[in-house]
Amino acid sequence: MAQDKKLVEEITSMNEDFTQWYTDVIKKADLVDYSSVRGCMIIRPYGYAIWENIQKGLDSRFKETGHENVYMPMFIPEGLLQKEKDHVEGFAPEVAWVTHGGSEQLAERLCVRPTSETLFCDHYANVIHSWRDLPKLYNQWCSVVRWEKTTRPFLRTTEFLWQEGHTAHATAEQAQEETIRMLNVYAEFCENMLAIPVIKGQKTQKEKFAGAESTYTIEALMHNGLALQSGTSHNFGDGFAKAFDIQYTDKSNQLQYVHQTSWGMSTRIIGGIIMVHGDNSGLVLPPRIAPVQVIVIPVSQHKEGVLEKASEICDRLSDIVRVKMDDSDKSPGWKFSEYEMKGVPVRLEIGPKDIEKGQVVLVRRDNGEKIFISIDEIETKVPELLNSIHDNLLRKATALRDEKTYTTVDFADFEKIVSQTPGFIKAMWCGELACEEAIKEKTGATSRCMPFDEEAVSDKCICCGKEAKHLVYWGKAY
RNA sequence: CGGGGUGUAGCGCAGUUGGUAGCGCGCUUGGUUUGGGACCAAGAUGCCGCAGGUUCAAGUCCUGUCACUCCGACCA
Repeated sequence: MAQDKKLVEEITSMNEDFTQWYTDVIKKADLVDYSSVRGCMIIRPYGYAIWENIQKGLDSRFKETGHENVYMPMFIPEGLLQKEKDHVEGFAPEVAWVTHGGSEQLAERLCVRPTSETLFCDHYANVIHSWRDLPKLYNQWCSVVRWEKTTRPFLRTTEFLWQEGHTAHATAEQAQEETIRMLNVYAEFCENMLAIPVIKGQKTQKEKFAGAESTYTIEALMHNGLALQSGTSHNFGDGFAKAFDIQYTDKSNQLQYVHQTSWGMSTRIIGGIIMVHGDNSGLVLPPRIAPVQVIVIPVSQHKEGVLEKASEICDRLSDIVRVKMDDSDKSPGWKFSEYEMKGVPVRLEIGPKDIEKGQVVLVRRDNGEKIFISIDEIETKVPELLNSIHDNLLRKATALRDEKTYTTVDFADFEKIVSQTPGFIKAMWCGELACEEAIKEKTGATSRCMPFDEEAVSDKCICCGKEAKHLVYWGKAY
């Protein structure tokens, strides 16, 4: 079957209208439903199952790097939120407030957490006294609320699910190490579990987190050339420690401020998965987080022995992969389309003809290839195929990103790329806020990050022509 | 927060100069089918977003309001 042939009519083509395509995919794949609460989405079982797999993958990585899970309250007293000046200024415009308990007005308003720095800091001030209490390596899984004006499922919703790691360390060096360690965890996770290649780098002063000393990011590129900030890791230095008075006594009996970090990844990454791997037939899920890795479709299931054989295959596979059988009375063709839209990596067909030959048909979601294998080989071939699909998705995504990554030293050229062929643009920058703002003003592109592997593509700033300090990845972003 | 669009059956929509609501899909039941969204038959489903107003009469006209959605400025 020709790969570019549209199999599912209900889904708008990507190149026709990318935004509509995204909305169609999310709806047709049963990932979310709109809710009766403005800007909030209902994550349906299939969408939530993806999130659960992401959670499992990240959580085990956090545990391996020594972190413990905790849970903080969802409310923050106004006074607590206001302790760190930059932080409160950054979040104030999008905070939701609780003013009443029942019918009683509260003496102090409570903010619904937009992030939990202040709560962690307040707690740390209470529990950290000695160098023996450090480091504190905490993480929490929760939802946060940010009163956004424009919302889109997964990419930006009023309430969203995430994890936020918060750590406290004895020294600045240890905090910096932690910041980079967790950024690397995110990057590794994206590539090995989600098949999404990312650019690792540092945010500019303008783009960094409110209250942070420095912010690091992984940036992914979507099919339409827009960038998606997919995970961030912040080094707070001792700024929060000073605001919240988090001190410990060191080995030489001196009082010291702790150095802190925080890092987070959210359900937004699901939007990334959709927009990196999806195609005109719908969702394409990376096998390692797909809720269903193999869908078994019996053909002519009313015929003697077909369902029995299909169930047997399903049982045999269920020990090694996430497998499901669809024995509903829909037609096979309907089922093929359904699981294509849902992005199930492998379809396994079994019908009378196959049983006769002792084989099954495997069809890859990523490239449509049909493979006939002997029933005896399913336990070895199916996992192999899933790995091969993962590799192919990562390879394709990397190729697409590289194809949409441009280098330029000329401002007019820069403008042309942003407006005509959006993607990552590598260009030099003098380090001045004025230039960053001018570029945004004139082109719509923002600085995504200063990559760790810096190259000098020129010695002059793309904007002002003065001496360049950094290579920056620029791009339009979600 | 500005600009546009849409609210009628579960979903997608039609509804003429105002006259008391329809189509497709889906759903239910029965039967025939089954290798790329099958077919036939019989059913069920409506506070026409909400609130006012005009009128003998409002899905339709007027006013207001709310929600959703898309496009721009701020944000994971």
